[in-house]
Amino acid sequence: MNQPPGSLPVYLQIVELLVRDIAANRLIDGEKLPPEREMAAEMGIAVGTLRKALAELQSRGLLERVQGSGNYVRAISDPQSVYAMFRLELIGGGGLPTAEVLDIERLAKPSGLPDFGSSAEAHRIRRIRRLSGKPAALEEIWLDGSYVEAIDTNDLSESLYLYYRKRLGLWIVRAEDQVGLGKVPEWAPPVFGQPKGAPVPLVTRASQAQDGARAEVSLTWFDPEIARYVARLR
Amino acid sequence: MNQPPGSLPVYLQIVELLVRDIAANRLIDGEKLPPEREMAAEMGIAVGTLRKALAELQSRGLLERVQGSGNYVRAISDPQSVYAMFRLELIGGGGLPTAEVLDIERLAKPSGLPDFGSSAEAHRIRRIRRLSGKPAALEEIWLDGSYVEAIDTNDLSESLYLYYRKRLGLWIVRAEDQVGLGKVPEWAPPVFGQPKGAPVPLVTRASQAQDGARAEVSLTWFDPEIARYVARLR
DNA sequence: AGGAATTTGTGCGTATGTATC
DNA sequence: AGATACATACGCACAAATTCC
Repeated sequence: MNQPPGSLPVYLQIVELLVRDIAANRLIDGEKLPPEREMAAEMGIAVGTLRKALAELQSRGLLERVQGSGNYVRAISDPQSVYAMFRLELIGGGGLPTAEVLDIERLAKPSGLPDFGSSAEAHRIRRIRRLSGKPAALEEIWLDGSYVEAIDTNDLSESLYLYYRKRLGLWIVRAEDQVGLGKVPEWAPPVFGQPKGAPVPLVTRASQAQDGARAEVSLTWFDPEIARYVARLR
Repeated sequence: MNQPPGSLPVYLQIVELLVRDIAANRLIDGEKLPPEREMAAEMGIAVGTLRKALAELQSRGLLERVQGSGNYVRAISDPQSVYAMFRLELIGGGGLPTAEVLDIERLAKPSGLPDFGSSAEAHRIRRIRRLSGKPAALEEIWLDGSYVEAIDTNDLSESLYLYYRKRLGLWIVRAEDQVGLGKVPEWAPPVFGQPKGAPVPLVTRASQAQDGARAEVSLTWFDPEIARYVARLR
């Protein structure tokens, strides 16, 4: 199975294939997959390639692999659980999450957010988060304006919290999460997999700094398909 | 490099080797590793084996791998950040975390914990959490006694929250975390890498169920070395 | 109880693709 | 454009865990 240049690697194609099968309930929870060699032969690919795909699924929590026994689907079929159990950071389960800053603006605090900080203004940081290159969530972080006058995009290249600590002397010791449903925001870039206005899981977080002040508030909209993978961890 | 039976797989040995080098600052942040073929030849192993080790380091956030360029160390050298930035769930970044139940007992609620639930008793679940087989954290979860009379160890084999949802009709929609320092508990099994009484990062979490009630309180003690790897995520 | 068959895990070597320098 | 370096893919051999008879 050779591929035209520019297309997805074979092992990722297999991942997508199986993910769709699981999402569509063609592969149900607990189901045992055929032996790897058999599957590979059927798909016309090498065992090693299939194994790489299966390893990826395992890291997403969709599959349990037992030496000497087999590969078993582990997915929560009840879609309700998606909204109940996932947590923001658990998204790390699918690989190292990356954060790409879309834009930063200093604005008057909008109404509707929980109270935070002492300033009337705040920095709005919009980021797109990816898992293995695939857009997984959109983030809007509101950092109180009293900590710094302006934020440059380059400052955040590494890690937001690293920037907080190193540049602002600020770190988060407490956080409160609220899980719910939200609508895909207007400003969502076209890469995000959901149409604008569609309902998706939303986490609202109020973060408290080491001095006791509420320093920031963040909103995170998840691609529901991603949120599902995340759901079964823990 | 063949190995005596019972020893760690070669690729994990390499992981441990490099992790120690990074932790000890023999490999510093930003440093570029030699080419893979060269490293593999020097170590007397196959390139594929080395690559598996490097991929593991990448998934832990310790390494950045750039096609066509090289492998670069990415580690936070400042140990302070350990206590400032890690979060419980981020531990998922190093692979699928596993949870092994040590024991479960129904006890009178101890003082000193946040108020939760309606019963005077609670189930105390003690777990050890591992990353890639290595003990990473100890957990003590106190689930209010009103939800169920008794909990069997086998019930929790899969996932604690799966048990909550499937058996108890209970799920967590909100959680409040408190980050601080704690002492390694007396009951820590010998596998936990810190001497008893030593100060380690501690997360205290109060979890709120879908009906608004505080259903459980949990304490998590982290191996500080693990917490360090976790720190740079996000 | 025990051994054979099955199935996944590890490790090696090689060829080719693709991004970077 | 060429050289370098990582990414993908293939196939094979053996180890280790599980399952089955």
